[in-house]
Formats: sequence, C-alpha cells, structure tokens
Amino acid sequence: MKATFRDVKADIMAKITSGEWAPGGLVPNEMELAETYGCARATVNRAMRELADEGLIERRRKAGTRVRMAPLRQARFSIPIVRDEIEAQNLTYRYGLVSRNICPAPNWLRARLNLPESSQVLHLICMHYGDGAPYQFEDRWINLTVLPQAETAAFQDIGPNEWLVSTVPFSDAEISFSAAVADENLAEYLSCKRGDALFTVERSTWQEGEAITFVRQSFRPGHRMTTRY
Amino acid sequence: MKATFRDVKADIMAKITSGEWAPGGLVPNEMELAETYGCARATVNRAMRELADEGLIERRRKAGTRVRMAPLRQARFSIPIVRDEIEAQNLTYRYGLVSRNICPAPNWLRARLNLPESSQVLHLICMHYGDGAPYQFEDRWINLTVLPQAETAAFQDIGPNEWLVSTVPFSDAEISFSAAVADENLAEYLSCKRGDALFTVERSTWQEGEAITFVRQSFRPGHRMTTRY
DNA sequence: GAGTGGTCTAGACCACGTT
DNA sequence: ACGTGGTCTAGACCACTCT
Repeated sequence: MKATFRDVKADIMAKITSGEWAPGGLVPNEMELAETYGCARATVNRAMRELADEGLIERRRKAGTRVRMAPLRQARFSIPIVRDEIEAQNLTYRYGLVSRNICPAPNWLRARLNLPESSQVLHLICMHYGDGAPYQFEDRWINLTVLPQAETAAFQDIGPNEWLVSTVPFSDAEISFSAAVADENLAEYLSCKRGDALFTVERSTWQEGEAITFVRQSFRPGHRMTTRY
Repeated sequence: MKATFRDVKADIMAKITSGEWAPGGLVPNEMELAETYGCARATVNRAMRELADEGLIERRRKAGTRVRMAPLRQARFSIPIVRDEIEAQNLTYRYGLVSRNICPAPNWLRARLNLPESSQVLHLICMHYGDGAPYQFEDRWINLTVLPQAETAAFQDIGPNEWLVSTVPFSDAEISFSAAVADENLAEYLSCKRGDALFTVERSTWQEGEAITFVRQSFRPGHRMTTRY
C-alpha cells in the first residue's frame, strides 16, 4: 500500500507507455496522486520530477502536468579519457607525443574560442594506441594565457587529456560529433587508407568564461560510440 | 543565511572546481553541511544527490561522500525527430518515400535484433529534405511480428520515425554513432560525391524485450551533432 | 555495531502563470 | 485571484557497508 517514489514513478511510466494516459493528456495533480498511492505529496513530487527530467512529461505551475506529445528522448554519453576507453576493451594502452610547439593562436582558433589577438597557445599532436594499433589521433590546442603551467609539462609520458583533467577539475564544454575524410596525414598516423571515413570528436572547454582548450580527436576507421537509453 | 539546495549545490561545485576539495577527498557528511549552510539535511541531500547524478561526486553509505578522482563527465543529447531537427533550423521540411517492401528478415538483421528465423519485416527507404536539399537518408526495418499494423500504414506522407513515436510511445533503445563513406547509392540520394564522409546514426529499439525496429540514418556531408555540458 | 546516505512524512510557504 | 508545482523543514526510520 505504501508506495515509494520508485513505485509511483514506475506506475506512472507504465500508464504512459501503455497509452492509458494519452500523449498531451492532463495528469492528475500531485495531491490527488498522493491520495491515490497513499503517500505524501513530496514522494509524488520526486517521482514526477524525475519523469519530467527524463522528458516523459511536461510540468507547468498552475497549468498542471501533461504527458509529452512526442516523448523527448535523450541519450547520455559518458566522455571517457582515451586511456580508459582503450583499457576497458582489454587492450594495452600506449601514448605517443608527435609534436609540441608554442605559437600565436591561429585565426580560426581565436574565432572558435573567442581569444584575444595576442594569445599564445600550445599546440600538441599525439597518438593513442590500443595493443599497438593506432586508435586515436589527437590535435590539441591549449590556451597558455590561462594555463601557463602547460608550458612546463612535457607531455612525453602522459597525454594532455589526462593532464588537463587533473589540473582543471571542472569546466563548461561544447562537444560535437561528425565524420571526416582521412587525408594523407591522418591516413599515415592511423594506418588507414586515404579517403576512409573517420569518426571525429571536437571539444571546446571553458572555465568561467575563459577558454582552456580545443581538441579534435580522429578515431580509427570503424570506430563507434554507443549507448543505451 | 538560509541556503536553498541550489545555493548549496553551487557552493559545493565551486569548492570542487577551485580545488579546495581535492579529487578523492572526503566531503563533510550531510549533517555537518546542513549546519554549515544553516539548512535542513534534506536540502543538502538534494544538492548532493544531483551532484552525484552529474558525476562530480561519489557517495557510499557509511563510507561517506568523495570528490571523484576523474570527474566522470557526461553529455546529454536529445534525440529529435528529423522533422523537428530540420524545422528548428528554419528550413522547410519535406519527406519522401523511396521504397517499401515486405520480406523475411535478412540474417544480419536477425542477429542484430535477436529475431526468430521466420520473422517478416517491413523495409523502408526514405529521404528527408531541408529547403529542398537532401538532409538525411533513412534505411528502416520494422518487425511485423510485433507491429503488424505497420503493414497497413502507407508511409507516403508521414515518416516511419514519426509514425513509430506515436504508435510505440516508449521503448528501450541502443544508439550508436559512426562515420561511413558514401557509396554510389548514398551519393546519389544525398547529392554528394562518392567517398564523402557521412555522419551515421544506427538505432535498435525494443519494447519489453521484443525488437521493434532498426534504423540507419545517413546525414548529408558536414553534418554535426553538438551539445554543451 | 555504528555511521552514513536513502527515503518518507506532514506541514508549510513561496513562485509562477493561467484565468 | 487562485491553483499548481517548487522547495524547505524537522523529524523519523531504514538499508547499506565499513570496521
């Protein structure tokens, strides 16, 4: 009889998926539901809040709660460090630094990260291997104005990804997935053919409005990013 | 003085990002924090629960709460219906059915969806256009054993995506992103060159263990999927 | 066994947005 | 103006898991 918020959530979810509560339809208010399930309003509230968060229902003060017309589905991807991703597949991880140099930020990067004109950046090119085979090509730019200590890091044995995670604990980010054709350079590093399609991730990272880093990661052909939802 | 759960959450987040609370470090327990912020334990609990949900901290009964070593970052992508995605860019949406036929499920599909041997499926090929330009090529397979009503739907004017959403309100899904090379067929439908790299989404959908549908969506060259987190 | 987070309650007040 | 969800409280009991 005494329902937990999980019970309430599951039951309401069932009513929606079975069609008993039609899309667009109004759902009883929290007080009524609390009576129905024999629990406190706060319990109903938590269940409903999570359902709203998951995109199944839409809540508005005074207007009440409605079943979403087209349930807004969303998937969550964890953004792993390359090393963890590789080791999770039971492959031996190896990291290699290809090049490292300091230069003024090129215009396209300044535009992308909204950097001032005189910005100096650290440009790194690295490779990540799984069991000796090329896994990911990493093209990384780090803003030295905000992170001058990056200049002293060698990045010989540890990738910039891991270094940044332990140095800049948290930040805002924009991530974008796309597909790109392997040019001669990429094909060589990834041991693939020119013209292969490469899954590509680009990420820009900020800390309190200050641009930290931009990275383009090109994965070996056939790479997939998968999740359930 | 009286802190809301948002205040608490923001403050704790700041303590983590500033490094005041180091990765791996133990966080005060809920009672102490409640006293610190002058609020009820439930308020602290909600703040901490959300932070845990977002992957910044790790909580275990009796062991207490710790700042995550490598903050487990995760991004959320909404999975829109193609029509909405196109219209959100202020383009005029157009849908076209290329082909539609019923056949026994091919072996690769049976393996992927775990279908029994005699399964009949509806195979649809459709195009989605934005302002008249090809936007997405859709290769869709629907399990007729579970959804026999799909046989009577014409799919002339409405895409299978939208039809499914309104027919099967909710389901489990596995989604996977990758890159593919445009073959002659794809190049023709998407008005692009053979060899172009196409961002590709594959999705398998189940309803209570029963396979509903599999779809492969190939986007026009240059397509990006972007989110902030 | 004991300390921690996980959850529920009954009540209260507030914020928002529809009417 | 008023009904709805949003949030907070003070207290309670429970479930897990570390020692």
